[in-house]
Amino acid sequence: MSTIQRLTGMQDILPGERPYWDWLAATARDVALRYGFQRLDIPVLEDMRLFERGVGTGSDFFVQKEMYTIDEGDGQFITLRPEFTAGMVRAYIENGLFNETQPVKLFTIGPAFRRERPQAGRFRQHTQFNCEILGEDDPAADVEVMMLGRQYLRELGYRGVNFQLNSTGCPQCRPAYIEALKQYLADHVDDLAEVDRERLRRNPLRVLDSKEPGMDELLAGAPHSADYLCDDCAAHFAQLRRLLDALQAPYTVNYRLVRGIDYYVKTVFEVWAEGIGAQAAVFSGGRYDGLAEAIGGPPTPGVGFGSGFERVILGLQEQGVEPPPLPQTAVMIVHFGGETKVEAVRLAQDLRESGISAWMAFARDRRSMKSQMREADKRDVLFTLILGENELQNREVAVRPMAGGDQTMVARDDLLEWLQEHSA
RNA sequence: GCGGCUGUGGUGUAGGGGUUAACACGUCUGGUUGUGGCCCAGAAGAUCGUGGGUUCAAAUCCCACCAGUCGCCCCA
Repeated sequence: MSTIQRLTGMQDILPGERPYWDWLAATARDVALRYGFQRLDIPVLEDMRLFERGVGTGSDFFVQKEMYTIDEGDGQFITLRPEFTAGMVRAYIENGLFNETQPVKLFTIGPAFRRERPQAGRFRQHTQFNCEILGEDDPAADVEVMMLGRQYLRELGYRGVNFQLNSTGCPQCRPAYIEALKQYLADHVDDLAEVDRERLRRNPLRVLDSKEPGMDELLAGAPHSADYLCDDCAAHFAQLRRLLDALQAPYTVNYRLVRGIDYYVKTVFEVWAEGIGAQAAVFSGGRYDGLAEAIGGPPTPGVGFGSGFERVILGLQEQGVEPPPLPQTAVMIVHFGGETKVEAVRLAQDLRESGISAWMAFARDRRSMKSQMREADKRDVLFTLILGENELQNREVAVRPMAGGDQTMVARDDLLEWLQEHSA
């Protein structure tokens, strides 16, 4: 019988990697709260139609989205969330958060699922830190989520946070831009690779982030969306840049940065990392003023970002940044079987109930002290507590500091206090 | 969905048609009477990814599949 193994694209997070994960989660939470964001958790499963309307634009396109969908058999289809924004907006509408003081600033952390072929920095289940500002169209809100994301990365010790930034207009001004772009690409169709011709046909904006060779030169002469913005979008973008400049936040206007769906408007931004593979965005977001309506809610402007833990960890590791270590276990209790074992069990319980972390040596039969000491060493504890017949007799415990120093006898009754004093 | 590379004990590797698959690290036990890190000794642990084929003989060659990895597509 073959062993059952992990599903493709899924990951176990082993104890050794835990410090990174805890660190990211704690930092994300701290920073989000400081920026005035409140946590909102949404279900992992949603009605498929949420993503159909909230993400897809056509059936062809939708099928390619590679979501995990379950047929409930009663006509309902439910989907493992492939992203957060649609669900966050759904929750905002469904719970009437538009009745609260606007804007509402929300964050969440959790897994999302996409059925894609895994590669560096891309898994079928990934963990995302997500922040949204709903009910506000002021470019200062765009700046706020960008700064939140930057601060999060900075506090993790991430170096070189530089925004890729673009404005892709709105349903009023974008069509003219797309026409101009299509015209330009059509004029150069002979120089386009097959995949890019296909993109031109299906989603022309996507040609802009083509990885085909020679596209840098070809696209250098292409029209830029920023030059086609309507007055409203242009003013929004101008103020966004002015605010970023005022903060001296480094950014690069990248006219090839796009989002190919209608309700994404105006601002688009990403932060790229080097050395983590082809999936280089550690942080990406933008404005989606049309999304709430698309899923059947009241018109609600929104801006936000998502950032995958896995990629950020890859980036941090690439930069040699290490997380703060988990706290050391305070003690390991070593004993000699018989009555000393009974007392050891009692002592371990005592310590743990008093808030002191403790290991206890397990041994069916009497195990050599050397062996137990070796274990204590491997467990990396602060102190080893030795509980033998003598100690039991005298109601005391031998306390050995594992980092060096003198071993001392401590009365059983004073042990708690002693440890609290010395392990702080 | 497509393509490149990879697949030997927990990890990293060596080997390479001929019968006990090697090494390092790790793990465990012991090195006399109750004491860690170094050192020493020993032990456990691999049907060499799976299935099929070629052969007297396959972990070694061939094919398929699976998995991993990197990339393409897609990227909400």
